[in-house]
Amino acid sequence: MPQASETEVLVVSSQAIGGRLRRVTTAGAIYERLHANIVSLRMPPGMALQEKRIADDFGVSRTPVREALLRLSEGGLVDIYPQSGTVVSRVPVSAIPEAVVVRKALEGTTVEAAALLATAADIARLDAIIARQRSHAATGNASSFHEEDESFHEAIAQISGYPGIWVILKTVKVQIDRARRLTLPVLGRMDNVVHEHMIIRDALAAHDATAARDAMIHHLSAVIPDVDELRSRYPDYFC
Amino acid sequence: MPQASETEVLVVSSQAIGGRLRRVTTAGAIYERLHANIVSLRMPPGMALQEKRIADDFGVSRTPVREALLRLSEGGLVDIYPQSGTVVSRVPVSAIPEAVVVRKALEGTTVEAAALLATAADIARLDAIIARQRSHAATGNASSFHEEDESFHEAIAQISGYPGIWVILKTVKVQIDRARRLTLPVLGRMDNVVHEHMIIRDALAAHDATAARDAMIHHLSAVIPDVDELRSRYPDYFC
DNA sequence: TTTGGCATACTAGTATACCAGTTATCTCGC
DNA sequence: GCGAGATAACTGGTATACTAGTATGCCAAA
Repeated sequence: MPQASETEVLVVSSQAIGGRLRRVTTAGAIYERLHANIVSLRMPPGMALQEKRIADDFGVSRTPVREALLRLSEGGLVDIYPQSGTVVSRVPVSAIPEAVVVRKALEGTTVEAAALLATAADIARLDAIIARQRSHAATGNASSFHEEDESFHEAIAQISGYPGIWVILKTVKVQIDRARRLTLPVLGRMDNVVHEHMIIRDALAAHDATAARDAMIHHLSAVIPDVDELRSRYPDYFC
Repeated sequence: MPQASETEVLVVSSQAIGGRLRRVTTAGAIYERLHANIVSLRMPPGMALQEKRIADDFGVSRTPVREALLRLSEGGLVDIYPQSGTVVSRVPVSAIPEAVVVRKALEGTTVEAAALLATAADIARLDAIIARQRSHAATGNASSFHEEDESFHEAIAQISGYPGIWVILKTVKVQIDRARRLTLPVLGRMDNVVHEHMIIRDALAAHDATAARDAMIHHLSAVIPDVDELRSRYPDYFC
């Protein structure tokens, strides 16, 4: 019960957004916190949530909590049953193959475009990410590894000149990622990911769009979690 | 000022969702209403909105209005400036080429899959949509024409077995559609759309995935609005 | 006449109170 | 002992009240 002992102070600071100074709202901060907890499985699928309870834990009123939960429900991370209850959503197994298809279509596109546009500085940025990822793999730090994995794919989207596509991908990836969290600790898988990233990086550096797309699609095929196996191991987490 | 004289009664009925009876919430009803008004340009880009005003017009409190506006802001249809104001978002011109790229990638994928799976019944459904669309084109009913256009693309997503992709496409399409609303009355364009849809339909009926994809991508290229021209004609609507 | 600062009138963000369903439990009748 | 119905305790949905930022316009001083 992660939220049981939180009672944490929400530090709400300021942040520049699009040249306009925009205060980080309480609702936004709570959204970020809950989002992170759900993706990391600290709040596992099926966990019951209550607006009142969360509000008390964070020391705020129900209103911003409610807004955060509404946003999460749009992203499919929580299910709200009116007048009944709110739960962390089970991972919809049927959505996972579809999410992989979307990733292949969109990331195939971005990586092709990126291959044509990548500069030396871009490649250096990817190298830095891969280096950090390799060290996290060596120390078995799955959490940091995941963060750098996100960075790698996001960087490619930015290089491609289609940063908006990354926004879409983030919401699509999230269900895959929850399943992956259960399976990634498999020995050697992290090393494979690093290797696949390097192949993509090389294709980008060579400005070979076709090779880049092939490498990306192969990579995305390799990270499909074995849903059937997971489902039998964690029956409560899927639906 | 569409909302000036509305003061309309919100009829909140019930609706079955996923086998679970779920009351249509006030917030959801208001979201639908505002969404339709924005996409149809009855609420034009740049129009100032006020939670209080909308709440009074609909005869409800600010809370559900606020929730609706938050959802709209996530979809990029309104911009909320904290403590300052809320406006119907200008169409971000930079996002339009990106949206077209996303459509090509995703609809290219769905139409390929649909070509392999389409049944005779599916083709008949498409024929019915095309027939209705042709009659709307003949009478110049742009609004109904648009609705059937949506139906056509949605039907293909469903045939492909990837209904979730349509959900993504809807949010991506919306900015393109707002621009298209300004340009579609161009004579003959609607007839061309019908013709392009027929080519796609034929490819699906022939189970020719490659031809279907080519036809779809050609179709999506043809519906790109001429942003530069629109921008000079409606400077306030874009940013 | 221009410009700086301040008062004021707005906005959205948050807190609280109330309402209407849902669900689980407990009791009563069989 | 067991099942059906009443009921009480809980949920999220909505309304209202309050807080705190932001923009604007006025007035005074240069």
